[in-house]
Amino acid sequence: MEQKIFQEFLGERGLKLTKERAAVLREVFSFHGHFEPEHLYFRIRGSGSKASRASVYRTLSLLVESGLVEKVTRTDRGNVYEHTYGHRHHDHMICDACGGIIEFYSEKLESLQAEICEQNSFSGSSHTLEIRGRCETCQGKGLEDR
Amino acid sequence: MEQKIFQEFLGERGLKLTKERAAVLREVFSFHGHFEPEHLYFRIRGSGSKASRASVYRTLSLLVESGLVEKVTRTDRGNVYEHTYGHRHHDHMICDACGGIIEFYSEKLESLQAEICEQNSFSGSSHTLEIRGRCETCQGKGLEDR
DNA sequence: CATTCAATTGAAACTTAATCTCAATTTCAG
DNA sequence: CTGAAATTGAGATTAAGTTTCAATTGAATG
Repeated sequence: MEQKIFQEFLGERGLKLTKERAAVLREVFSFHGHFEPEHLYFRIRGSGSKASRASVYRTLSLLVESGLVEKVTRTDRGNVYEHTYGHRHHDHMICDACGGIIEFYSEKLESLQAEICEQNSFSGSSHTLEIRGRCETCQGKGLEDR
Repeated sequence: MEQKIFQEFLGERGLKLTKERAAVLREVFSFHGHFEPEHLYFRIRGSGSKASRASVYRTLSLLVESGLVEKVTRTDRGNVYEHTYGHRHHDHMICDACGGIIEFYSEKLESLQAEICEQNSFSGSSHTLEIRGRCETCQGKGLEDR
């Protein structure tokens, strides 16, 4: 299904669904969760398929443009992505101690975005709310920030 | 005033308020708005003071730790900061067309953060809400995303 | 004032993610 | 098939940010 969508997206731009792009797409959708480009690159190598680092990055950009994948956040070490097709929009809480990412969804937040945009004559298309702090297991342990 | 706070912060750690650190501090608080480290570095050079790139980055980290400065967002080209002392917390809307940043504050959002954290047993210390879209002047102009 | 020693600095080397280059290869419409 | 256009990968490049380390500074002490 996601392949069909991606193929259509590529078609509209006169681009082709090559082996490499298909490999990246397959790998991205082979699991649920967050990933970094480098991590993805190694997963692909380890899965029999092949695609250079350059192709991984290039395809990732296309996937984001197509709406199948989203950039979750930027860390000091690079970007974190997740596939969004088939998943409802959600936001994230990030633990400063262990780096863990917790997903949450809030209907109130969605309507609040609309309200805030209206007040500022802004035409909002998306938002990212990132809450930082300590997750349940890291609380009260005196751990350093990462 | 901010110098006093910074000095106290440094004192607690056995660090000194050197010429270079003072220059960075002064420059950061000499204007209101967002800035990038590189930009700050050149402002300092142009203002008679001096501080190496390394010192600028090092001091910026200290300022963030002291709470006087906050990292606003990460762009593809680096981090964006702003001084927060004397300013109430706020969030940002970023125009995809012109890159402009609009600040806003929402009481509802603040209480919503508390509510969401509670629901997830997360101990939240801060949040960043970034709304992306088109600002008033860029709407309906068919401009490309940056 | 001299001494001392940890803190600090700056220039340059380094790191790392990400992008770009370009010759070689693949794809596909005709 | 054939040729134009798209694509690829290896490696070079870029740029933000960090680290290294020898030289300098400066506060405290004798």
